[in-house]
Amino acid sequence: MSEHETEEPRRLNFLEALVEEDLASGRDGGRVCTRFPPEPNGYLHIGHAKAICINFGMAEKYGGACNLRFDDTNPTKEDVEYVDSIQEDVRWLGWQWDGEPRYASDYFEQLYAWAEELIEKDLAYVCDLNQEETREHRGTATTPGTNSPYRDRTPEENLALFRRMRAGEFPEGSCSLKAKIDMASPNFNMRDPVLYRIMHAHHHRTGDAWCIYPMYDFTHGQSDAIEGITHSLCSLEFENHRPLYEWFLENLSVPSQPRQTEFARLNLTYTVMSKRKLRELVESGAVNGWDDPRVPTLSGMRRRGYTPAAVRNFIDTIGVARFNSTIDLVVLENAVRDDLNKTAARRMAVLDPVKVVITNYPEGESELIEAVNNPEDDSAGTRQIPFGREVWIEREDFREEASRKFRRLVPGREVRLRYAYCITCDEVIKNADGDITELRCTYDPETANGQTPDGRKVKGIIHWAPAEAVDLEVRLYDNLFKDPDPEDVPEGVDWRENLNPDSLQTITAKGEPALADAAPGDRVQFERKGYFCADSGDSKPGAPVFNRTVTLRDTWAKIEKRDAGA
RNA sequence: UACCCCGUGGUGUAAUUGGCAACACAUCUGGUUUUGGUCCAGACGUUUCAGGUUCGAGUCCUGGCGGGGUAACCA
Repeated sequence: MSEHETEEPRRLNFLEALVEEDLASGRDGGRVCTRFPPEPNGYLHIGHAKAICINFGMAEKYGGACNLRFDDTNPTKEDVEYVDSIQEDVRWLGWQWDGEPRYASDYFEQLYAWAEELIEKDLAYVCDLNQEETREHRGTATTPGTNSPYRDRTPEENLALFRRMRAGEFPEGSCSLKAKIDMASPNFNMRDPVLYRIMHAHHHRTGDAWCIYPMYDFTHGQSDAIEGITHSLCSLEFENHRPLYEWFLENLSVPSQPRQTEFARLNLTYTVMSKRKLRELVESGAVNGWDDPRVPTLSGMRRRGYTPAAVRNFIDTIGVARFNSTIDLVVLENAVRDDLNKTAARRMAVLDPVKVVITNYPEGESELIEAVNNPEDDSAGTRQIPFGREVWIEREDFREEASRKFRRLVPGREVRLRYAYCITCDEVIKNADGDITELRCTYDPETANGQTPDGRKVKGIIHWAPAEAVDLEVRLYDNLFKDPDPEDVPEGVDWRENLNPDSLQTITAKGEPALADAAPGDRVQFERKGYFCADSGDSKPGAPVFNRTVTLRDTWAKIEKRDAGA
């Protein structure tokens, strides 16, 4: 459209640069294949969204494929509930994995064969040390480990033992299969890591077929190799595992040579991201389930009203590097505001209503006011709102006394009711407790439709709801934690003490009649208040329930706060 | 403490083979506006430190300082 269409292509992040180098050198025959490998032991959160967008995005950008692979090697922690929710979340974000979902458990037979291959090469042995003894033999940061007394068993002996492990002849913990690498290595991962452990546990996919299960390290790289993954992108904490990842690829007859590259995971202020901590919040009842709109799970964010586009744009703007950083939550909020500003229909709702009686408006009469549905989108059209002698306005939009800066309703001053008339407050009615129960105002009939025939400027504009308003249950969400870094607590203090007691406030609001018919999942902007989403679980046409996704940017609140501080 | 990784404005991400440090968000100031929203314009400010190589260092080398990761039969 514009003449400066020659927009500079976005600079490459270090992963894109790496892939382009590989493409240029013909490393994988010009092929790019990535994977997203979640363990099905919990719900996906916004941190996973980063990994998802990086892996799927890289495949999309370079004409490759991205697999969805469940890393299901620990049957005691995993469940189909999670494999279902993970697929739903990935699809919700708008990504499509290549073919069917894969499972590491599909490769158990091959992995087992590779374990025997290692034994035959005298690179693995069955060790009878128990867990505690194994830890003791591993040594410490400053002292090398000591060899297991079982390290020199012959390949024949090991093979027989390993087959008996598989056959279920041994109890859990009695022995394990270990790689024979180097107990003196400065990298703990290379000090004879455990490859297989005995678990007499039922697996959600393989049932009771196995009683030995491979460890992550023995599974991940080989699974990548089986699937022809070219770029195995994972988070920074696997950096020290890379030498082991490569050791298996070198010593086993694998079909391809994937390469692992690490990037920094996402941290956000005012929230926690670890699965363990999220689980604690859910199980302790601090929040109402994995899809509570206050937790950063994708299902929670979806319920809160976040859009896939907002999440993807967010991930796009934060970039990716190898530096551990923390993104300010407002960046996420801006991303959803930016998307919803363009797409959400405007409606009027009064969250904390106070009655206004327009004394010079003819009793018993009413009219219809036309309102724009979305000033950012002409095609959204207009709607009609009833207007009469009584309306609701926001309690905070009235003050008995206020400075000039307060551009709202004050006795003797004039404001415009959005899309309707200008009113002037004449009288304040209070109850015995001194609470304001009613404001008596007069309107200027000449000020319909934004007009002021005498040309006077009325700067204040406030939203309102008609007497025919419907009651809306509205859930006002705030940050889950009071502190930007909730996990940073002094010794002995529980991080949950940082929980914000006011993270959820439920109120009844007055909304324009059209809001009664909201369908679950509908997103709207309540003018001047924020973006809201009809709750996907509890909202019903006729009995709407709205979750606040995010407030609008509030410049006035900022001014007041600053002036109060000064 | 041992090993590995990382240090660029308030925050996050860029900077071709070494060549005038850029973009976004935040903040501040103005403008537009029937949302104190949106949008537009401007301002603000930076290479962790000390040496070295070089005509020239954010980039290369050495050392210090600071931050993170790892020490599960979890992933």
